[in-house]
Amino acid sequence: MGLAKTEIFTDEQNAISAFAKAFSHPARVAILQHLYKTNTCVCGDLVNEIGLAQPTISQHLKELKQLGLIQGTVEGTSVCYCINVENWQSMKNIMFQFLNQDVVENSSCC
Amino acid sequence: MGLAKTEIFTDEQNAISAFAKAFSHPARVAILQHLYKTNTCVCGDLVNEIGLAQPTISQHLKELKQLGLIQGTVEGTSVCYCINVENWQSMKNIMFQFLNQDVVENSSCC
DNA sequence: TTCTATTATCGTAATATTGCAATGTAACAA
DNA sequence: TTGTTACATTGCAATATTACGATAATAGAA
Repeated sequence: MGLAKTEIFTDEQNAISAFAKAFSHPARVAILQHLYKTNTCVCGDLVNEIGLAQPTISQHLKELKQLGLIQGTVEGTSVCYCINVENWQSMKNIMFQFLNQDVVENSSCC
Repeated sequence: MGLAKTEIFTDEQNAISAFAKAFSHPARVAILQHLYKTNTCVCGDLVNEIGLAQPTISQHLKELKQLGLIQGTVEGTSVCYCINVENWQSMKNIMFQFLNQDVVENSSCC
């Protein structure tokens, strides 16, 4: 069906998968890494940095923005994007809790 | 196109997005959480635990196995799945490096 | 105002994902 | 051998994602 049955999962599970989905495309990973590296906000040179067409980058930026991981402010004719540090931190908390689960015994059992 | 242009990204970026894709569906998150919780390996009761049909669970398990995050061994007529602790750890290293990027200034710039 | 630069949005094609019924397969039980 | 149980695979329908050309929309420059 292509439609995930989110209603049968917990809010936490849906939150984890939503954040993970944001990172599930290398272009979005590259965008986030670039926004971090050039702390001073980057605008549309993401299009030059990454080898994708402008509408494609714009679409990826939109998804990241909707999740709250980045924010953008209009500056004249261009738009300045950067990491939303606060939301990034709370995303990290959720992801860390998931990734840091540890088995009682420190070995695989099969 | 529905096809990610992986060739224009670094191996690291592709690795991050591949792992993230594994977590991008709540059913796979739930499977991994359950495998962790019941450290002693779980088999097909994942189908009962999670409310999806057996072929669907089997398919999600296959994806997780192909990524190396879980492993399964046949035990008579059933299959015992569990986390591959070693691979989980190296996945964590990669994801942590990505998630732990920190901006120089601890505030958003726009 | 007109032109230009920058970004967003629309529309669409190609491909991927999700889910499940039906069916196959392999191990064990009777 | 004949069931039965537990999974895996196949095939398909519904939906989502990715990518980009074409085209808006907006701000500033001339």
